[in-house]
Amino acid sequence: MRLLDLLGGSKLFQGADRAVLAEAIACAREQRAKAEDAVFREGEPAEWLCLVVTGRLKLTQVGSDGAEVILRFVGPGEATAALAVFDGAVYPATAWAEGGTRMLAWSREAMQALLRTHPVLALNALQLVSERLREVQERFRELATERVAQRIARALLRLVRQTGRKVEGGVLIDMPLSRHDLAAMTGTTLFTVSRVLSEWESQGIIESGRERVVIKRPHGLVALAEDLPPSRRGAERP
Amino acid sequence: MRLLDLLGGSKLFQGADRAVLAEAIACAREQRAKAEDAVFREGEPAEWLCLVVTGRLKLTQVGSDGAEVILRFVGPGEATAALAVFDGAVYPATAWAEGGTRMLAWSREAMQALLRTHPVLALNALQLVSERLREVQERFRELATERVAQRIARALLRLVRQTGRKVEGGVLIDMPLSRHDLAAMTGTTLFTVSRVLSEWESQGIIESGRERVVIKRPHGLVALAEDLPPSRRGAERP
DNA sequence: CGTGCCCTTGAAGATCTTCAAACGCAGTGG
DNA sequence: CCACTGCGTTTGAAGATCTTCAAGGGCACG
Repeated sequence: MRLLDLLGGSKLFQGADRAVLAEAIACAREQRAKAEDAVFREGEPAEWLCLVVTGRLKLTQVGSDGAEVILRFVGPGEATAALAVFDGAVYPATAWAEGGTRMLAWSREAMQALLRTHPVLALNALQLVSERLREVQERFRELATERVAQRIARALLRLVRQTGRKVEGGVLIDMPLSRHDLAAMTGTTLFTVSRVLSEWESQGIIESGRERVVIKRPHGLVALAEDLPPSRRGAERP
Repeated sequence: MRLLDLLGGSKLFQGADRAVLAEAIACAREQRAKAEDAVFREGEPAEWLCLVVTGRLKLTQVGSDGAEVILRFVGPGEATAALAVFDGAVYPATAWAEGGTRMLAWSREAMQALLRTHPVLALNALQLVSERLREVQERFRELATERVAQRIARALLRLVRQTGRKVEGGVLIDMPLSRHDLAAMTGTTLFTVSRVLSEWESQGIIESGRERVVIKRPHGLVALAEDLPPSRRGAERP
């Protein structure tokens, strides 16, 4: 059964007995979404924890003025809305399906019952949320201290790790990725992203087209992410 | 016993039996830090989960160039390094004691044993970390979409909620708070903070001095936090 | 073949940083 | 008691970075 394997390989269920996995699958609901569907929306009461089976979700928040921020992408085997189900509040983001997406979903009650019955799952969940927290804090620091080009470099490197695929001449980020998306991930505008990518393209670091980026010299990007002329905000603590 | 009450009132231990609290205290280590001490440092292997008894910790990260970012302050009854102990990696931040600080500390092994033995604690921890994640995502969005004055207003309002104390003429933020601190919390420079606060002081919204801020018209700050001329980064999704 | 979306580029200008200089308060030591 | 010194703060001026707005190009898709 493919679902069993997917669950067993997910961070939420890893290390659990097959019986537990079966039990989890039994009380899950299968769910499908078409491209551009919102699986759940920021601010709604959080009712379902989703685990992506195939496809991908894009998690976004909107500012009061309508500006969009992309928190992250959720791929196969990854869970989302964990936070919301565990602290019992509202969804902190909107989840957009990118292309057709299949998911398993657990109601808050079902998931809490699972966690209570199988402590290993609670510890897994704890680890999962902790890792997410660590990553967001990292990005918070970047946003607070680094400049745009540096942040874009880091965003691309993260995407390479998530969805990178070897092609001739470099590594392709294997998903539709617009300038607007990159801007919403890095707290800038699509215009600035466009300028930065154009510059890098002229330097042979990347090659890009419509919703498509290929990294030709990854180590060049790494250098940009780490060595770029710093904006020394705040003072040192000598 | 005062420790019992503190634990019972903390988010990590709330709802636990008195026997569990006693067990937890029994396997905790008491720890003290003087002003300016680092209780733990970013990047060190995470070994101890700390719960502040009296005093306060300041959690900071540093960028590669030495710029300081303040993640948050940890007051009595609050825990920190939860993340690090649960995902088993390194401390993601440095914890500075502000004034003399007393803490209870659990080793990773002790805490994991507690969590395994008492599922209610694991669920509490999950809720705790989830709330932290929610808050950091919120601040990430602010940093990505709002301008400096707006972010400073929000930071002050958060501090009021944490340490606000009524005084004649307004609400005092009851801790030493420099312009540099505010800058490190909001991703800007101490110069910009100084200018913004001067402006607000001339408008009668706040009253400030050396490492001291009194909010005279909180609703004025709220208005600034929510209505300020937006920087419409990113495009709308119509 | 048109239409919509994504992307590019230029120019103007707002916001914020950077640097320099100086003020004022608090604690220290003569 | 007073000057000295350190540190947090203020303010001005210059300028870098990034946004905003406008105009147009190009590719994909219907």
